[in-house]
Amino acid sequence: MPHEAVSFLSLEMYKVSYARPSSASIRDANLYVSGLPKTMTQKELEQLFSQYGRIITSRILVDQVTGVSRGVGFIRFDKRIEAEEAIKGLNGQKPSGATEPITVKFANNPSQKSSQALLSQLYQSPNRRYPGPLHHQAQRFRLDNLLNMAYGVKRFSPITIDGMTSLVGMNIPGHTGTGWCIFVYNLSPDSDESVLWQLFGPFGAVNNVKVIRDFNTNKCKGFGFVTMTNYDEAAMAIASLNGYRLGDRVLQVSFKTNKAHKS
DNA sequence: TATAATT
Repeated sequence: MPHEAVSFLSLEMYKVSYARPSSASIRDANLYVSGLPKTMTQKELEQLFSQYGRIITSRILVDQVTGVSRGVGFIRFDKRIEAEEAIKGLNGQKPSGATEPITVKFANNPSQKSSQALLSQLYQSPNRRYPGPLHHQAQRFRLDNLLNMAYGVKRFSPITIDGMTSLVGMNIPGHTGTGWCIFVYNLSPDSDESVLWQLFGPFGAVNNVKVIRDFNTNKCKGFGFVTMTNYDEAAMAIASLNGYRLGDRVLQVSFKTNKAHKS
């Protein structure tokens, strides 16, 4: 082999493998898994599912800022039948050591993502911060005490929260890896992300908003989530927007909890 | 449709 060819090959690294044969037996063998413990690693996820067949790929979705697991992942099996067996065996089951059951279902095809969903992501880029009505110290103090009583939450400084990864998995209502998660109930079926940005933006730094939709109809299920960076601003938004009348609906706004239809 | 999440 000429020297030039050897040099060329040594500079490039390729992964070469045979394409998997396309057939019905491996079609739709991809699973979506939610409710995973935040501490579960990709390796542990594979160990859990490997008893049902040969895993082709796996993934755990993580928060882009903190790297903390979002409790959601994917498992692609070699064969459709393996995926079916994994659903039978693991859906609704608690992995050893877990406190909550996991959900295992066939994954949606990414290509069928709606144009509406794609458009809504355009709203997620600005991290605009409006000067909220949070400058009066006495007002802040009273509000914090009110919320401490209501939710049993001590007021943590953002520095403490962000600096302690050991807090991952602790049950602080509304607190997530990147901020304070707020549950918004009674949105109309045609709500989209922009309404949440408009409602919460004036109270401070909004990291993220999400309207939860039915996959088939693409209509809002009546609720959504807003993540805000700062506790004070989240608390003020909740105090102001809970009971707020939006059109002919009265919103219910609170820190996100784990339990279903509490309050 | 009362606490998600779709690489």
